[in-house]
Amino acid sequence: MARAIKKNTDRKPAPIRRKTLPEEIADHLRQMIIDGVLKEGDRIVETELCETLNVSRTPMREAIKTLSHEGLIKHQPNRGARVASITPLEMSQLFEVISSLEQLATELTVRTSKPIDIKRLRVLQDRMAAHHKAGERKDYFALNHQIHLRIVSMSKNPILIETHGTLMSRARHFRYWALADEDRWVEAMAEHEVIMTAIEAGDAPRAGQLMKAHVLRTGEVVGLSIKAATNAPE
Amino acid sequence: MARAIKKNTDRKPAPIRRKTLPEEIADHLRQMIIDGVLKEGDRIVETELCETLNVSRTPMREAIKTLSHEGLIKHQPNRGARVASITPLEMSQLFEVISSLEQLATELTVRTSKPIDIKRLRVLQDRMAAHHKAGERKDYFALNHQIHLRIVSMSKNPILIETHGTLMSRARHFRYWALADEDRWVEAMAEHEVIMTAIEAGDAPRAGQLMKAHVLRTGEVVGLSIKAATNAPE
DNA sequence: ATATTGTATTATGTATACAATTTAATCCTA
DNA sequence: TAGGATTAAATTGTATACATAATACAATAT
Repeated sequence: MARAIKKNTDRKPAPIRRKTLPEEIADHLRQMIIDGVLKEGDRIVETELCETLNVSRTPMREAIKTLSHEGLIKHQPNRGARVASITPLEMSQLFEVISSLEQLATELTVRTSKPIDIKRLRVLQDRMAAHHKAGERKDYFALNHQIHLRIVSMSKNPILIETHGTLMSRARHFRYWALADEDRWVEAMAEHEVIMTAIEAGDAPRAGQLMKAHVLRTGEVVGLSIKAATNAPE
Repeated sequence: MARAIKKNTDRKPAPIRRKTLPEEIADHLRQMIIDGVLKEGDRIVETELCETLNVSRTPMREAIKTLSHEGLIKHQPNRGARVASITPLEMSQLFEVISSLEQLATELTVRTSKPIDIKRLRVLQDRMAAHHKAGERKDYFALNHQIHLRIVSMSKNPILIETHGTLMSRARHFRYWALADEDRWVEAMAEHEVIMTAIEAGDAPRAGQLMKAHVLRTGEVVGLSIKAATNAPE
């Protein structure tokens, strides 16, 4: 009996340490928002969600507070929380900030990365290009997202990485809409290729500038998509 | 009577709405950290603080979670929270991100502000210069802080403003240290003057670049100060 | 019929009680 | 006496009960 407990410390540092309950709930809520189970503007009633996920109000409230800090839901004192709705303007403002962060990330990445890591980035880029050529939107999107994240993480600045992650989560599923337009997709792919070339050339300022412009443009397109969808609902 | 209600929208929206308890506690904790009542690395025991502030654990835990999201304290599951300690490296990484945000803010401010608001900024700048000339460190610092905040808020991008605020709070009292060195103070003052000139000239890219460099430099200096203080404690 | 006030219901905010986990202290055993 | 396990204390995590504020509804008056 006692031995079994001791094993705990013998093996790995923290293998059995699963996420905390509030974190798991927060993840679940995020997914519900991304999946559209909770649509924007929807009222969030604590007790309802508690029954659904079979937890008590205390950890649920913590999770709600987390999402609130992340900007995914808006919380009014004594008046409950709602899934945050986002206007085209807010979306473009959001991407304005993200573009600036990615510009910095790109510059840092170019200046500090080892050649081998740049090569790994190129592999992703080529795979993305293949998906584009094959017209595989979903796979392209996944790779695209992965590349952006990779570049940010290659900056090796934890605060930058974290801040970027938080802001990106606000864009949620809307990012998909950036590729709604075929022309924009072609354009975005071309931009990525130019960015990658600049990175490989070690031209940090240029790579940064290009990345900023690319993300900024993405934000505009997403904003327009939202506006179009809002004015002419499905 | 109905008119009276209508007036509501004419004047102010919600003037009487006071802060919530968790928010007040969070403010209090932040101040305790800034004031050094809670020093970095200090263990945070919920029940102790609850007695001190005379509140129950529930709102206290919410406040702690808020500070944790802001990065002012670090929270380990089941193991409690500690006031976050910050290394020189982290401080410079922090300012690296802040510098990027302020670069963006400055560009936006230059491009979107009305002349009258630029003039108001100049007033602050001149007052700061006066304090510098008079050797009034504390007043200079207050004005300096105010100018940076003003420029960020003049960007009119709420997400940028909020993100910047959160990151700045992590720098807390350490920012004071940026002026520990007399030479740096003179240097910083000169940088501010050049930045202001670029803003007035409407040169957004240049103003942005200068601001970025200025903040970046500040971060380095603060980092060095921390390092010096750490190696040779008072 | 409309508007206003009072009441009931519902949901959120706070406090407390209980459970689980970590940290320490104590008591063995080699 | 040192090492280690076991137990005790303290602290965090979770659930629930209570308090308070907001909303919905109904009744009354204008």
